[in-house]
Amino acid sequence: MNRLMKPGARERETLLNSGLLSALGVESVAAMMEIAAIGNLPPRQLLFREGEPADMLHSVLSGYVRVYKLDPDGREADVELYGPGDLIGASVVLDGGRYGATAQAAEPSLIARFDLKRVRDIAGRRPDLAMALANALTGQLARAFASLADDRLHTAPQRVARYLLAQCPVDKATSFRLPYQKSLLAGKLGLAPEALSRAFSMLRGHGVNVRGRLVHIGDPDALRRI
Amino acid sequence: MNRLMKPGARERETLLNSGLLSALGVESVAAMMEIAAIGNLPPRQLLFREGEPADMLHSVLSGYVRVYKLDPDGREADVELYGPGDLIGASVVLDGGRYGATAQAAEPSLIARFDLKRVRDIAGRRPDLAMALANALTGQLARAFASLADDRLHTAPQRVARYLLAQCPVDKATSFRLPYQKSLLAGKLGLAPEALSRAFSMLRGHGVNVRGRLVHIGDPDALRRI
DNA sequence: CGGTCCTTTGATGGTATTCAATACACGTGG
DNA sequence: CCACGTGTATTGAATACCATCAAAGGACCG
Repeated sequence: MNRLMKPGARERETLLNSGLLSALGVESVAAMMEIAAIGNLPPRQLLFREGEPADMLHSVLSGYVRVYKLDPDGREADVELYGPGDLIGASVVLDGGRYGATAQAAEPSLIARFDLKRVRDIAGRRPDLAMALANALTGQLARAFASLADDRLHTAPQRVARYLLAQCPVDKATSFRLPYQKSLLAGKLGLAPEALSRAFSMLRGHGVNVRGRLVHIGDPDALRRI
Repeated sequence: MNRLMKPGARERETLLNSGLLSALGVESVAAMMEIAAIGNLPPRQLLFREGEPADMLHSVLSGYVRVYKLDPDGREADVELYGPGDLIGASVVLDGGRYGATAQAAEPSLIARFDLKRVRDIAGRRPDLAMALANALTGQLARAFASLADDRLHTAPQRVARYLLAQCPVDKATSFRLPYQKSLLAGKLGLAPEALSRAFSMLRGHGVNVRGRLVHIGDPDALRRI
């Protein structure tokens, strides 16, 4: 982390709307603000490594953070991708143990860090914080379960189709921009970049058009039937 | 659930040692005991279904509970397997929403149920309960991440080898019994039963011998090198 | 305008799923 | 105690799917 600083007005605003703090009472918010440190990360910077003693809780203010696990021989598998407002679930280590995965900024990112010991301390006195943590974790667990089932049940084109549908809630033709580069999306979906590319080109026959990060969905219903 | 009853002495004992209650103060334990209901499940009985409004928190006292997700066309993917002492993570729905997966007893099982509204109520007043929930959830999230990465990084024989090594912590030849049937294990590892069978027979060449539920590990080091 | 990184496309091999048929284990009842 | 039947496990063959390697094509930024 290059520069650490107290949150300014803009960062406080963003933090207030983040998943973790938005549900807290004013006093807990104040307590958390008190111990927040803001950091600016260049791409590829690591926030923490798998196996390190966990001392900080992390939350994304802007940008994206990729969390992955490593093979003995160096291969990586992404397990989650966090964006603005997200609490980094893998950094919630409440028992004072070690991080279970590695976190890396996927693009220039702004993140908030909280000393874990102090967070435990506050949460031990303030149920709203403990509940907010538990709540965030249930959401993350649900997402992890969904990924796991998705991996095991669906082929690459199906997973991509489902992702696209999740991005455009409207039930008619839409265009939108991918929020990050395709190699990141590939990792998130558990695919090699090549497989994502091939999935896109196969979906072209089902009303999907991709140019750069711009995606056009011609027929959501057709996608749903893949 | 066939019969619901207040916990007797034996069930209270088991509950006290379960992951959720073991870390609580006496008053929180009492409050939770107060609202606990014990149920005896026959195999294949469902505890809850994906999409149903969530009203109960579940914990396994004995037996095993399989949690899975369903495809539109009926195929199932197991996302977690819970045993004695485990809090069923997919039943921790703190926001009053819906269950995100289906839970089914895999064998005759004894489980404890807690009214979710009341749990939320207690946790809102008692930080130790909220923290115990958060703690249990971090563990589950870590396990889910591990499964996800395992699926994406390792082949079937490797996953099986890792599972076996995790069952026999000692670093020398050992024998032990699988705690459940192989089809369950296959689901847990994200494999079709046939693939598990083939993995076992390939591991035979690396010092693993399987007869029924009895497993003999001849050379843990060899397994680690798979 | 040039270089670097990302993405696409092609060819190949390994790996798991699926379907089908057989073998085995276990619990039940004769 | 043995015979039987149901559900579970194994084995085989064919197929589908994805990772990997290699190379060429684009996008983006200095």
